[in-house]
Amino acid sequence: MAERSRRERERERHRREVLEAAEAVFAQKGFYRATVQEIAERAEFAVGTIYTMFESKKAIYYELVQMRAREYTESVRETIRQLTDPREQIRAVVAAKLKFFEENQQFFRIFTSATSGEDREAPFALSEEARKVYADYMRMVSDVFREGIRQKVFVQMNPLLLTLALEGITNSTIAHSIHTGGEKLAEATPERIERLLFGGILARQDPQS
Amino acid sequence: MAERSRRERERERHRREVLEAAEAVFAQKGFYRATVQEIAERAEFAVGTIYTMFESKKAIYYELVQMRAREYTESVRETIRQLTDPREQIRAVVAAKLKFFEENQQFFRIFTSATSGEDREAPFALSEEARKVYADYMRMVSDVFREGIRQKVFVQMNPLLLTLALEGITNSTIAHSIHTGGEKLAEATPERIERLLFGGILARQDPQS
DNA sequence: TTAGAAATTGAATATATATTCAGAATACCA
DNA sequence: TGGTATTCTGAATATATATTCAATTTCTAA
Repeated sequence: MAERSRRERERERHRREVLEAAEAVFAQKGFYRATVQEIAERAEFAVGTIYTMFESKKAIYYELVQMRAREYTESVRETIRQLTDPREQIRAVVAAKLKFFEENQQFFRIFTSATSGEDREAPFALSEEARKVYADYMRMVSDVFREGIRQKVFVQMNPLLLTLALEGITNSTIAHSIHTGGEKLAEATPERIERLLFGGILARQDPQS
Repeated sequence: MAERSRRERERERHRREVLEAAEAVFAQKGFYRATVQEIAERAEFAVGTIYTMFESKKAIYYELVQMRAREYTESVRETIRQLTDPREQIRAVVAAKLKFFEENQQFFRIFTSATSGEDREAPFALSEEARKVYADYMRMVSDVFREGIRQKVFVQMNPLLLTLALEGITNSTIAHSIHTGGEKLAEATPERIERLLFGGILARQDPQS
């Protein structure tokens, strides 16, 4: 009985090790150029062993995306839950997002190709499950905007569009940071993004005629 | 002589036909799931013929990306050149971008996976040439921001970050529009994006205490 | 200590598809 | 019209890699 459980724990641990190896390989090469061989080597298992843990290469990819998407969504949900002011909630979401992807740079690459537009990179469509998690996330953030609009804190505009703007700004910033050698994102950047997002790019009308 | 030229024109036309077929297939399936077979069928040539026009599948992809990237960059360059006020230039760039990608939705999908972050989807790196074109484009837009900042029209902030914000907002908006069945992007959207980008998401401080 | 169960292995298999190339079709010119 | 150059063709080849599975190793419990 205790035995049963130890084996199971081992098995779980091994699966997680494979998923982490896979994350590194997928992030670096994308789904198609990544080989099961390489994932196996990185996880220090033989190819055959991988196939006793996962149905297929696709299954690994799916499970990985789903796992991280869930972690991310949960972290944002928690962030929102702890605050009530919409403005502060958005602030916190930006910070949480930067933090999460700073800690999960590899996943960011997978994340963007998996969510941006459609999913040509993915084997075919994302799993229904992952799709739901993502939709959930978008709805969550949109709801904050909706409430903020109701309170007249945010501009009167389709909350989805505001969410898209938020996503767009943060994504391009994260991408750039990672691209140019991952700077300290979580530090100065949240303020800059907030400044832009909240105030826009126009200079305050002090100096202009 | 005139003969030589006719053959050459034919050849050019055929190449373009193949590139267009390839664009559709790559956009739909991404580089790896696209097959040369399918591109050939779509262009109404035999596989072998494709290989008399292009070195390889990769070469087709590269040439395609390069061609469109150049078109796009040129259209933006022209847009900027025709105006002098930075604020109007940015406005026009947004409009031009939306218009271009509304007319080239297929390419948008290729474009984002080719530029976002790195290029895991692409065979390996984008061609040096395409990379240059893209860097050029970013510099062009950054320069507008720089000038606007100098004129105190835009907020004092790293022009590159402003460009990233612009790119982020427009990309996520375009992606969403395409995703949800390509609405009339070029119409109402530029104004909304400008409103957001220029003014930010905070409501003007009229009603709030 | 050992029989059996479970986990691991990696060489062999299956499959998919990029690329080649010998020959067929076509265009051109004398 | 016939001969040559050019273009086109698609079956055959080459290659890469996902997946399988018989054999081996490791673990467990009596």
